[in-house]
Amino acid sequence: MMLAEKPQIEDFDFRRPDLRGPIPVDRLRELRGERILSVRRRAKFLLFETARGFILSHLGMTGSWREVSEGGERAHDHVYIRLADGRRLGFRDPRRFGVMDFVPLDGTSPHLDQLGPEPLGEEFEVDEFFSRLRSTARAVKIAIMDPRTVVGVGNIYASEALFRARIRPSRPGNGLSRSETARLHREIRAILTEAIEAGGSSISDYVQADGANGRFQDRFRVYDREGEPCGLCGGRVRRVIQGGRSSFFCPRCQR
DNA sequence: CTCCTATCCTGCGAGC
DNA sequence: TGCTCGCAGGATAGGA
Repeated sequence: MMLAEKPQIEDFDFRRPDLRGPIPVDRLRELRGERILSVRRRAKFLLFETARGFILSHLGMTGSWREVSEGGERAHDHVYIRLADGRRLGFRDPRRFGVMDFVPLDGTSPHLDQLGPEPLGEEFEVDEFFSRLRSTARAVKIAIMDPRTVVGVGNIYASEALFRARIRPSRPGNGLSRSETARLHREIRAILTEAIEAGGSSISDYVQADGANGRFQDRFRVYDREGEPCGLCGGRVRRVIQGGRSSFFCPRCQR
Protein backbone atom coordinates (compact mmCIF):
# COMPACT_ATOMS: atom_id res chain seq x y z
CA MET A 1 0.00 0.00 0.00
CA MET A 2 1.67 3.19 -1.16
CA LEU A 3 0.78 6.35 0.70
CA ALA A 4 0.77 9.66 -1.06
CA GLU A 5 3.20 12.15 0.36
CA LYS A 6 1.76 13.04 3.77
CA PRO A 7 -1.85 12.31 2.91
CA GLN A 8 -4.50 14.39 4.62
CA ILE A 9 -7.22 12.73 6.66
CA GLU A 10 -10.61 13.87 5.52
CA ASP A 11 -12.78 11.72 7.74
CA PHE A 12 -13.21 8.42 9.50
CA ASP A 13 -15.95 5.96 8.71
CA PHE A 14 -16.42 3.59 11.62
CA ARG A 15 -18.58 0.75 10.44
CA ARG A 16 -18.59 -0.50 14.00
CA PRO A 17 -17.24 1.21 17.11
CA ASP A 18 -15.37 -1.71 18.62
CA LEU A 19 -12.82 -4.37 17.85
CA ARG A 20 -11.44 -6.40 20.76
CA GLY A 21 -12.21 -3.32 22.80
CA PRO A 22 -13.96 -0.01 22.12
CA ILE A 23 -12.53 2.41 19.55
CA PRO A 24 -12.32 6.00 20.86
CA VAL A 25 -14.16 7.34 17.85
CA ASP A 26 -14.52 10.91 19.10
CA ARG A 27 -10.83 11.27 19.94
CA LEU A 28 -9.87 9.90 16.55
CA ARG A 29 -12.30 12.19 14.74
CA GLU A 30 -10.40 15.12 16.22
CA LEU A 31 -7.65 14.17 13.78
CA ARG A 32 -9.79 15.16 10.80
CA GLY A 33 -7.87 17.56 8.59
CA GLU A 34 -4.48 16.40 9.88
CA ARG A 35 -1.86 14.89 7.63
CA ILE A 36 -0.31 11.49 8.20
CA LEU A 37 3.32 12.47 8.68
CA SER A 38 4.74 8.98 9.08
CA VAL A 39 3.76 5.41 9.79
CA ARG A 40 5.91 3.73 12.38
CA ARG A 41 5.96 0.52 14.34
CA ARG A 42 6.64 -0.17 18.02
CA ALA A 43 6.42 -3.78 19.16
CA LYS A 44 3.35 -5.02 17.26
CA PHE A 45 1.63 -1.66 17.19
CA LEU A 46 1.41 0.58 14.15
CA LEU A 47 1.50 4.32 14.80
CA PHE A 48 0.15 6.78 12.26
CA GLU A 49 1.73 10.07 13.21
CA THR A 50 -0.10 13.38 12.87
CA ALA A 51 0.60 16.82 14.30
CA ARG A 52 -2.11 16.26 16.92
CA GLY A 53 -1.40 12.74 18.04
CA PHE A 54 -1.16 9.19 16.77
CA ILE A 55 -3.56 6.60 15.49
CA LEU A 56 -2.48 3.36 17.14
CA SER A 57 -3.41 0.13 15.45
CA HIS A 58 -2.77 -3.51 16.26
CA LEU A 59 -3.54 -6.16 13.66
CA GLY A 60 -4.34 -8.86 16.19
CA MET A 61 -4.15 -12.12 14.30
CA THR A 62 -6.32 -11.42 11.28
CA GLY A 63 -6.11 -7.65 10.85
CA SER A 64 -4.90 -5.87 7.73
CA TRP A 65 -4.71 -2.41 6.24
CA ARG A 66 -5.22 -1.85 2.55
CA GLU A 67 -6.25 0.77 0.06
CA VAL A 68 -9.93 0.29 -0.66
CA SER A 69 -11.15 1.28 -4.08
CA GLU A 70 -14.76 2.17 -4.86
CA GLY A 71 -16.60 -1.11 -4.75
CA GLY A 72 -13.65 -2.83 -3.14
CA GLU A 73 -15.31 -3.08 0.26
CA ARG A 74 -15.19 -6.45 1.94
CA ALA A 75 -16.91 -8.16 4.82
CA HIS A 76 -15.18 -7.41 8.12
CA ASP A 77 -14.01 -3.96 7.03
CA HIS A 78 -14.39 -2.12 10.34
CA VAL A 79 -12.78 1.28 9.78
CA TYR A 80 -12.16 3.42 6.73
CA ILE A 81 -9.97 6.50 6.72
CA ARG A 82 -10.99 8.74 3.83
CA LEU A 83 -8.12 10.79 2.48
CA ALA A 84 -8.40 14.22 0.93
CA ASP A 85 -6.95 12.91 -2.34
CA GLY A 86 -10.02 10.69 -2.71
CA ARG A 87 -8.43 7.46 -1.64
CA ARG A 88 -9.42 5.32 1.28
CA LEU A 89 -7.53 3.25 3.80
CA GLY A 90 -9.41 0.30 5.22
CA PHE A 91 -8.84 -1.78 8.33
CA ARG A 92 -10.22 -5.27 7.97
CA ASP A 93 -10.17 -7.82 10.78
CA PRO A 94 -12.46 -10.87 10.59
CA ARG A 95 -11.78 -12.05 14.15
CA ARG A 96 -11.76 -8.54 15.54
CA PHE A 97 -8.78 -9.28 17.69
CA GLY A 98 -7.12 -6.05 16.68
CA VAL A 99 -6.94 -2.73 18.47
CA MET A 100 -7.47 0.85 17.39
CA ASP A 101 -6.69 3.66 19.78
CA PHE A 102 -5.62 7.24 20.05
CA VAL A 103 -2.21 8.18 21.47
CA PRO A 104 -1.44 11.78 22.45
CA LEU A 105 1.56 13.63 21.09
CA ASP A 106 3.75 12.81 24.08
CA GLY A 107 3.44 9.17 23.11
CA THR A 108 2.19 7.96 26.48
CA SER A 109 -0.24 5.09 26.30
CA PRO A 110 -1.04 2.03 28.39
CA HIS A 111 -0.20 0.05 25.26
CA LEU A 112 3.28 1.48 24.97
CA ASP A 113 4.51 2.59 28.37
CA GLN A 114 5.83 -0.72 29.66
CA LEU A 115 7.29 -2.20 26.51
CA GLY A 116 10.74 -3.76 26.62
CA PRO A 117 13.41 -3.57 23.93
CA GLU A 118 12.89 -4.27 20.25
CA PRO A 119 14.41 -7.71 19.61
CA LEU A 120 16.33 -6.66 16.50
CA GLY A 121 17.56 -3.37 17.93
CA GLU A 122 20.81 -2.68 19.70
CA GLU A 123 18.87 -2.03 22.89
CA PHE A 124 18.19 -5.76 23.19
CA GLU A 125 21.30 -6.68 25.14
CA VAL A 126 22.37 -10.03 26.55
CA ASP A 127 23.28 -8.57 29.94
CA GLU A 128 19.92 -6.99 30.49
CA PHE A 129 18.13 -10.04 29.10
CA PHE A 130 20.08 -12.23 31.50
CA SER A 131 19.27 -10.13 34.55
CA ARG A 132 15.67 -9.91 33.51
CA LEU A 133 15.34 -13.70 33.21
CA ARG A 134 17.26 -14.21 36.43
CA SER A 135 14.66 -12.16 38.25
CA THR A 136 11.79 -14.51 37.53
CA ALA A 137 10.88 -18.06 38.36
CA ARG A 138 8.35 -18.19 35.57
CA ALA A 139 8.91 -20.57 32.70
CA VAL A 140 11.32 -19.14 30.14
CA LYS A 141 8.71 -19.48 27.38
CA ILE A 142 6.31 -17.31 29.36
CA ALA A 143 9.08 -14.84 30.17
CA ILE A 144 10.20 -14.27 26.58
CA MET A 145 6.60 -13.76 25.47
CA ASP A 146 6.18 -11.05 28.11
CA PRO A 147 6.62 -7.79 26.21
CA ARG A 148 8.32 -6.25 29.25
CA THR A 149 11.20 -8.68 28.69
CA VAL A 150 11.43 -8.21 24.93
CA VAL A 151 8.70 -7.33 22.45
CA GLY A 152 7.72 -9.16 19.29
CA VAL A 153 8.19 -12.77 20.40
CA GLY A 154 4.84 -14.40 19.81
CA ASN A 155 3.82 -17.98 20.44
CA ILE A 156 5.26 -19.44 17.24
CA TYR A 157 8.64 -17.79 17.44
CA ALA A 158 8.99 -18.44 21.17
CA SER A 159 8.78 -22.20 20.54
CA GLU A 160 11.06 -22.02 17.51
CA ALA A 161 13.71 -19.90 19.25
CA LEU A 162 13.77 -22.21 22.27
CA PHE A 163 14.16 -25.23 20.02
CA ARG A 164 17.13 -23.70 18.25
CA ALA A 165 18.65 -22.68 21.55
CA ARG A 166 18.08 -26.25 22.85
CA ILE A 167 16.26 -24.96 25.90
CA ARG A 168 13.13 -26.57 27.23
CA PRO A 169 10.23 -24.10 27.39
CA SER A 170 9.35 -25.11 30.96
CA ARG A 171 12.74 -24.18 32.39
CA PRO A 172 12.44 -21.43 34.99
CA GLY A 173 13.85 -18.14 33.80
CA ASN A 174 16.15 -17.89 36.78
CA GLY A 175 17.57 -21.33 36.04
CA LEU A 176 19.20 -20.44 32.76
CA SER A 177 22.97 -20.11 32.61
CA ARG A 178 24.63 -17.11 31.13
CA SER A 179 25.60 -19.06 27.98
CA GLU A 180 22.13 -20.51 27.56
CA THR A 181 20.74 -17.00 27.80
CA ALA A 182 23.22 -15.80 25.20
CA ARG A 183 22.16 -18.64 22.91
CA LEU A 184 18.50 -17.81 23.38
CA HIS A 185 19.18 -14.14 22.75
CA ARG A 186 20.95 -15.01 19.51
CA GLU A 187 18.22 -17.42 18.37
CA ILE A 188 15.41 -14.96 19.06
CA ARG A 189 17.13 -12.49 16.79
CA ALA A 190 17.89 -15.16 14.20
CA ILE A 191 14.38 -16.59 14.06
CA LEU A 192 12.77 -13.18 13.72
CA THR A 193 15.25 -12.08 11.08
CA GLU A 194 14.66 -15.23 9.04
CA ALA A 195 10.90 -15.06 9.46
CA ILE A 196 10.85 -11.47 8.26
CA GLU A 197 13.02 -12.39 5.26
CA ALA A 198 10.61 -15.21 4.44
CA GLY A 199 7.69 -12.80 4.58
CA GLY A 200 6.29 -14.02 7.89
CA SER A 201 4.13 -17.04 8.67
CA SER A 202 0.82 -17.39 6.85
CA ILE A 203 -0.90 -19.96 9.01
CA SER A 204 -4.33 -18.42 8.67
CA ASP A 205 -5.01 -14.94 7.38
CA TYR A 206 -1.67 -13.20 7.64
CA VAL A 207 -0.32 -11.89 4.35
CA GLN A 208 2.36 -9.42 3.38
CA ALA A 209 1.60 -5.84 2.41
CA ASP A 210 1.33 -6.83 -1.26
CA GLY A 211 -1.07 -9.68 -0.45
CA ALA A 212 1.47 -12.47 -0.92
CA ASN A 213 1.62 -15.32 1.56
CA GLY A 214 4.54 -15.63 3.94
CA ARG A 215 6.70 -18.71 3.62
CA PHE A 216 8.14 -19.17 7.08
CA GLN A 217 5.42 -21.62 8.12
CA ASP A 218 7.18 -24.19 5.93
CA ARG A 219 10.26 -23.85 8.06
CA PHE A 220 8.71 -24.53 11.45
CA ARG A 221 10.79 -27.13 13.22
CA VAL A 222 8.53 -27.76 16.19
CA TYR A 223 5.56 -25.40 16.05
CA ASP A 224 2.34 -27.29 15.23
CA ARG A 225 4.33 -30.49 14.72
CA GLU A 226 3.10 -32.47 17.69
CA GLY A 227 3.95 -36.15 17.26
CA GLU A 228 6.12 -35.59 14.21
CA PRO A 229 9.77 -36.59 14.24
CA CYS A 230 12.29 -33.98 15.31
CA GLY A 231 14.46 -33.02 12.35
CA LEU A 232 17.59 -33.32 14.47
CA CYS A 233 17.18 -36.47 16.56
CA GLY A 234 14.11 -38.21 15.15
CA GLY A 235 12.35 -38.11 18.52
CA ARG A 236 8.73 -37.05 18.75
CA VAL A 237 7.85 -33.40 19.07
CA ARG A 238 5.70 -32.79 22.11
CA ARG A 239 3.02 -30.25 22.89
CA VAL A 240 2.31 -28.85 26.34
CA ILE A 241 0.13 -25.99 27.53
CA GLN A 242 1.80 -23.02 29.18
CA GLY A 243 -0.11 -19.93 30.14
CA GLY A 244 -3.05 -21.26 28.15
CA ARG A 245 -0.95 -21.48 24.97
CA SER A 246 0.50 -24.46 23.17
CA SER A 247 4.25 -24.91 23.42
CA PHE A 248 6.06 -27.32 21.15
CA PHE A 249 9.46 -28.83 21.87
CA CYS A 250 11.70 -31.82 21.39
CA PRO A 251 12.26 -33.50 24.76
CA ARG A 252 15.53 -35.00 23.62
CA CYS A 253 17.13 -31.94 22.02
CA GLN A 254 15.87 -29.41 24.51
CA ARG A 255 17.01 -29.66 28.10
C1' DC B 1 5.29 -6.38 43.75
C1' DT B 2 4.84 -11.20 41.06
C1' DC B 3 2.36 -14.67 39.03
C1' DC B 4 -1.68 -17.01 37.14
C1' DT B 5 -6.18 -17.34 34.94
C1' DA B 6 -9.87 -15.84 32.32
C1' DT B 7 -11.35 -12.96 28.83
C1' DC B 8 -11.71 -10.59 24.53
C1' DC B 9 -13.50 -12.41 19.16
C1' DT B 10 -14.53 -15.22 15.15
C1' DG B 11 -13.54 -18.86 11.83
C1' DC B 12 -12.17 -23.25 11.07
C1' DG B 13 -11.19 -28.04 11.53
C1' DA B 14 -11.87 -32.26 14.15
C1' DG B 15 -14.95 -35.46 15.85
C1' DC B 16 -19.45 -37.25 16.53
C1' DT C 1 -24.68 -33.88 6.30
C1' DG C 2 -24.91 -30.71 10.28
C1' DC C 3 -23.91 -29.95 14.75
C1' DT C 4 -20.79 -28.88 18.87
C1' DC C 5 -16.48 -28.07 20.74
C1' DG C 6 -11.79 -26.58 21.22
C1' DC C 7 -8.29 -23.87 19.57
C1' DA C 8 -5.62 -20.03 17.46
C1' DG C 9 -3.50 -15.34 18.48
C1' DG C 10 -1.56 -10.71 21.94
C1' DA C 11 -2.83 -7.98 25.56
C1' DT C 12 -4.82 -6.99 29.86
C1' DA C 13 -8.01 -6.95 33.99
C1' DG C 14 -8.46 -8.87 38.22
C1' DG C 15 -7.57 -12.20 41.81
C1' DA C 16 -4.35 -15.00 44.63
